[in-house]
Amino acid sequence: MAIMTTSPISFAIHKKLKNALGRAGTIVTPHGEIQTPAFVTVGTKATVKGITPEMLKDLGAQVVLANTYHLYLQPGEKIINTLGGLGKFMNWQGPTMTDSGGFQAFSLGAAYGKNITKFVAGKDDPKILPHFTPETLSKNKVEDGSPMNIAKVDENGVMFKSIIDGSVHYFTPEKSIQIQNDIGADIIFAFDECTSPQEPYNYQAKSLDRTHRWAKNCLEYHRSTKHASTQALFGIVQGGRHEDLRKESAKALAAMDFDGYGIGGSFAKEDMGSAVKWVNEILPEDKPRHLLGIGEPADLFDAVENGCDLFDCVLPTRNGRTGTLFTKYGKINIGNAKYKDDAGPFDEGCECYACKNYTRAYLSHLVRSGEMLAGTLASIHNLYFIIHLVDEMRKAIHEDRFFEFKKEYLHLYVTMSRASIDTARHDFAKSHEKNV
RNA sequence: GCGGCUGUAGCUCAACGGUAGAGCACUCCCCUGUCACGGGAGAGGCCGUGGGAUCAACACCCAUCAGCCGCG
Repeated sequence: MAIMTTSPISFAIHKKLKNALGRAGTIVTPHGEIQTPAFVTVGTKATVKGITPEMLKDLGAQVVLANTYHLYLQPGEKIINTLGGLGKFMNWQGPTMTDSGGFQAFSLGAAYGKNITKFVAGKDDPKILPHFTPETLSKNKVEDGSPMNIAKVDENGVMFKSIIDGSVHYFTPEKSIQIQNDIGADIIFAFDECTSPQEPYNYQAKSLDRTHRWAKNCLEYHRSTKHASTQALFGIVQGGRHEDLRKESAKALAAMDFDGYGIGGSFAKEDMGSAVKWVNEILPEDKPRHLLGIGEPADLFDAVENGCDLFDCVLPTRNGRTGTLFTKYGKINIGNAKYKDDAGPFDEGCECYACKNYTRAYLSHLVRSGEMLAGTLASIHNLYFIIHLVDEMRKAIHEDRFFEFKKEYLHLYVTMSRASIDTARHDFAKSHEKNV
């Protein structure tokens, strides 16, 4: 029944880390190559917020990821299909991906209206304790007595309410793939359930079985269409923070012959790296692995070291829009009063367009006055920063100095306290002056 | 000159006979497959000035100063 096809993408590994799972390679897609490890830029609604595709290309982006749920609701996948598919529609010539909508089962479901992220700070994070206290329960209830959320998971799929007009929609694995087929990205993802870190083990296990069943449905459906020869399908590993479930998931999916693999779900901050390792020791080595939704520098280092090839994250753009910049000494809030008259670049030594042409004082002014250009300039910088960080990791792998690079970089980035950032900047500026 | 209205947080305005709140601005924090020009915390006022009645006034009365609007 299933049509056997060769994969629409190929993956070649050029160099591996010694004593770790990390590797550098190339993914060839119908719309061009991706040098890995690579950071994938997020353009949920077929646009990287505030950034034109020309800017994106200039700042070094290789690939863009859009979202099935959002594009299905608006403008609708048929329109995108008629207009030539995602890449043509948004005028991005390079490789594209779509996420399946599985994350929205979490963000619009268990996490909706609460202060929950897919990350918990650690094993004892109070956020993983039962959250349905009498207070939150009454606060989050609507008339019918169910918790207030706008996504609801059942055995066959997820019921979503539109965030645009409240209308009700139902995604099954097949429906998600059909939409992604129409949107037409080079790489698409299986429809999974991204579970909340607050869910107990029983639920994680139950959800995992369901996600595996859905993965099989997605694969069978996709392979039965003509799109299997032009769009690669990645299965998604889940299992929460539990070693046995993660390994079970990796085994189940590895047996399914996807074109590549996503690693999704929730992690404990302190052991995300080991969770990724559990999985990547099992997944087939010759297929690309995409760690979904990860983007903090320290997390990226851990993930690359432990064998992930692709990462996407909204952090560079969302932080940019809300006034937080990545710098080599850690993150800063550019809207802070102390930057009002700061004549320096956003991050000393940064080669991005924004840093080369604008001052902190100017960006601080744009942020404070709510100007649109603030989000654009900050996003250009943050995207450049993260994309190039991953580029540097790739280079370091090729040059056999990944671990040295990691150590030096994180020493500066993580151990630097906020208070000492300004001193460090000052010293950098002074030493740079002497060298010139 | 006469009459009326108004003086409360940086700004625009609430409130109440028992020692004041909001929005914006300000200071700072947060953001990990975007609900995202988003979320949160904090600082800030002897209620124009001087009297008076009252157990008690920002609130009532008198005077005064300032601003606005009319009529001269």
